[in-house]
Amino acid sequence: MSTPGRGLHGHVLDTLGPAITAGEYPPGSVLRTDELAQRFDVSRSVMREAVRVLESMHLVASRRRVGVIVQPASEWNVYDPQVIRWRLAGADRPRQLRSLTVLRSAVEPVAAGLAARHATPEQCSELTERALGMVANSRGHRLEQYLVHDVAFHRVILNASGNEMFARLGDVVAEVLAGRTHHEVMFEDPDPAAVTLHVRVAEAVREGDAARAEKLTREITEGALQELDILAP
Amino acid sequence: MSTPGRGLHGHVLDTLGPAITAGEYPPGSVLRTDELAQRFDVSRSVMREAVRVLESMHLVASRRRVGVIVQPASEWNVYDPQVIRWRLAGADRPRQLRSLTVLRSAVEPVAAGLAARHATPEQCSELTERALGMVANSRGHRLEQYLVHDVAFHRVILNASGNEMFARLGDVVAEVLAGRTHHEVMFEDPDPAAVTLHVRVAEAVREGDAARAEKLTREITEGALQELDILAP
DNA sequence: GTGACATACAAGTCTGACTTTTTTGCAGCG
DNA sequence: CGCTGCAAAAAAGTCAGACTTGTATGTCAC
Repeated sequence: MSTPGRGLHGHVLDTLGPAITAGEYPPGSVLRTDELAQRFDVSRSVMREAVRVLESMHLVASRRRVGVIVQPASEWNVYDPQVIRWRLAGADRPRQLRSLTVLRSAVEPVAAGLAARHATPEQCSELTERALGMVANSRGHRLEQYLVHDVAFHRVILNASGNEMFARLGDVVAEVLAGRTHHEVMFEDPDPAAVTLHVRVAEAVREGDAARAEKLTREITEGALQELDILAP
Repeated sequence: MSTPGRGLHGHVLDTLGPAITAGEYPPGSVLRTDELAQRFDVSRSVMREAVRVLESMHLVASRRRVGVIVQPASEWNVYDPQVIRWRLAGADRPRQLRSLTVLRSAVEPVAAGLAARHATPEQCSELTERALGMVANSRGHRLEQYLVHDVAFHRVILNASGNEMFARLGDVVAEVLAGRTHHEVMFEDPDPAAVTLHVRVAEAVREGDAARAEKLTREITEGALQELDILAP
């Protein structure tokens, strides 16, 4: 997954990025380019490129005569897919999954409503297909195959919304769903009620019923919130 | 605003970034590092760093023996604040403002609901203060002062939600609100109904009424959608 | 036409020297 | 004793040139 080792500077990033996002270097820590270059056994040019990328993610800031300063988490570009991946691979994975699930609960219902208005016939077809795929794999511990359809289903919704900002969250949703299947709850077959909701969302979108698509999707995401014990009193 | 000219590579980015996001180089266009370095009168090292940053934003992809390939817009990291700024400064500013407003309409109501649960007394105070500031500047063409309080109000909501993903959208919302005041509609005083809604949101948050805070905020964002003629049939 | 091979091109890497900015610390002065 | 200002040092920033590596493309044999 992702884009592994596209050059030396990529390897440096794959090591430094996770280390920083994992909090191994507390905010305010100062690193020196030369020292880092030695540590990773690369030239300064390569290290500078890596630092520039980290800087563009606001993970670090580079100041003359001082060095490369690790930034507090509040500065990070938390929507950068690379940063998201690094954080999901690290220690605060649970916290990250919660944040992203809350984001989902805000975005996906609205996206579904828009999808009901804008979805092409092809998108409607794939949506139905994916929902049926989920039904077909909802029993008998076929979790992996279920996941494939689940991810595809939500991707279609986000793409069909016609909003590029929503569409770009497809990868995020994929990560969250995969994370749930692989590391969190869902050791047994998925909740039948959730499966049914997906089928009904596909119906609503196909019929162009925006309000119903939104409401049904809200039920789905509220289920996801409850799974992570993010509740409303 | 932003982070201007932090070095030569920053200057290159400030020129190349807007050019690419404006579509001056159609997707698939191939640039060569050496040629670019000459054009900007910088060394290849500097140009490489700039290309690396553009690459991390998925604006371009660099392939050996080929060159630097401009990526289609569907690949861009549209949540990168830098990319957002570049696009807002360019030709498809209207489209961008619409996308971001739709995103607001999804996120802010949920954020308000969470804020009602998690806001600290200090945040409640500032919220009320900002709402009153909006009221005080809602008449007599004091648009700039109104804007300051409006932006601050929404920032507090997003921060008080306790969700870092939401909090990081503060800058985006600021851009959208500023864009509306400076370039779009709102040549006259703001809608009194909207002002009242802000006051009531502050009340709801203060009282911890999540459902009401969410509903009221949804009314605010729906108003914003209508201003941009993004409607439901 | 299909395969293997040679070639050339552009990114990638490394090195060393130089410049610029900014912190720090010391000296001199009030 | 404390303040100002100058000098020195440290680290990022920049540059130029040589070399390496991967990879498209074209060529030739089969």
